[in-house]
Amino acid sequence: MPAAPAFQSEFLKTFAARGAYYDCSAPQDLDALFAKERVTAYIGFDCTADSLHVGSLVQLMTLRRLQQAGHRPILLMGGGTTKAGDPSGKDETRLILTPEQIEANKQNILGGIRHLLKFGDGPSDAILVDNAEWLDKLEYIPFLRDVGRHFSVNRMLTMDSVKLRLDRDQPLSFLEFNYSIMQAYDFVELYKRYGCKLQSSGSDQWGNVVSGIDLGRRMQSAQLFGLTTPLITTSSGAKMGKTSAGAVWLNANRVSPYDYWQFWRNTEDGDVGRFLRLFTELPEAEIARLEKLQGAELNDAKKVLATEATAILHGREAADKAGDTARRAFEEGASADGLPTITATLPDGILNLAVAAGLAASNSEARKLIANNGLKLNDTSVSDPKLTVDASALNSDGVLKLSSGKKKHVLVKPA
RNA sequence: GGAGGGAUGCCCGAGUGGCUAAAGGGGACGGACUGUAAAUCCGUUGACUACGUCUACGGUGGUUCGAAUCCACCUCCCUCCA
Repeated sequence: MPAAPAFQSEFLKTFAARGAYYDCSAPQDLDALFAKERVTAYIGFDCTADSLHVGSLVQLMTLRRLQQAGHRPILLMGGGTTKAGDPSGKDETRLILTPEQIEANKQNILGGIRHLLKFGDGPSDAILVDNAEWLDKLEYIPFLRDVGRHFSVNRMLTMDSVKLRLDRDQPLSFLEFNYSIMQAYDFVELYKRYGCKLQSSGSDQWGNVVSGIDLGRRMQSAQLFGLTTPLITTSSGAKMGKTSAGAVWLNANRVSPYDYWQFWRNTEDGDVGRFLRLFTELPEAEIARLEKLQGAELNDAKKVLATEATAILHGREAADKAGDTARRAFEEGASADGLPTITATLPDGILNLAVAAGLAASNSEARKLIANNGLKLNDTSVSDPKLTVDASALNSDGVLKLSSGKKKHVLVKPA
């Protein structure tokens, strides 16, 4: 990772201090631009799913910080590119989504991040743009003449993304080859429409970003900029944001605020300081204090991280509630309300309940969980898979608690 | 258009007629140790009305007492040549 230059502008100074800086196309010029004017900047997101996940969080935080520094963030949704179907996933041909699905995805994504960014018409309000607006209308020959002529195949062949494939004798479709052209074109289009001069992205998109900058110079004689963030991995090397249940989604209907809080609470020791800088807005002095905590005390720092990160995504109230629920569930062993809750008709077999609660995918899995001594009913291990649970298991609040392992708890309410 | 190669469980990947619900690895889950961490060790990892039954090695048929393994056709993917 290149060392971050000493920036003068508020935004870049913060950006670098928070560990979000990886590389920049023209650091001095961009710094000057930030110091001089309100900058419009964009980051592109795929809209194949109805929610973004934690993997996009560094980018979203970049937009948030831009906004806080008084600049204008653009959230570019790849509605157009999604229609073509991104082939880069290698084997499985991705299903091509209908325009209706894409539209629904966009709205859901937007809803999921409403605490993170303020959208609107104000000078530094975020705007949502869909590249289908222009990509859909492209005509092949005019596009080739106006845009295609600026791309040298010779140079495209040297781009890492392409070169790697060719070196390994892996296939690269023409569509895929064109992806970077479309992405480059997005940048120019956003410059024309919104005066957008900066594209931010993960470091893996560097080639595409540079193509856009190049195209801007050729077509518009404009100086555009690229700013990338590092790829975030956990200190043990895993890609961040994957857990048992799959991706850690940002939308509350996919991953509840409580589970989201838990995700951050379970951060590895070595990542606490780094994540506090990247994913919260606590002052540096506070972070410096927290990351120095040793041993079990570091857990306090993780709780702060969890609450702060959850507050940014779901709001302060939801974050505090999640923290409180966790405290009661883990530290007092209570079946705190606020835990994920299901309703069921009692009496019912323990296997059915475990499956209904999402603690096991099938009866077989539930049996195995019991065989491994991992399923608990009201904090007591269940040993008999044929156990029938009736109303006598309910506690004074009229619920019972089922747990898989030490961390996953679900409340069951009688229907 | 021609010639080859391939498709195995969540993923990678062995397996070329019975010993195969399918080696090994990864991942995941549970247990132990801990601090709701990491590392390590142990166990589990197709389903079900569960010492049994059913379903499974791209699809459909066939050969055989018996097929992931052999044959035919089909689908998809890849490589090379033109």
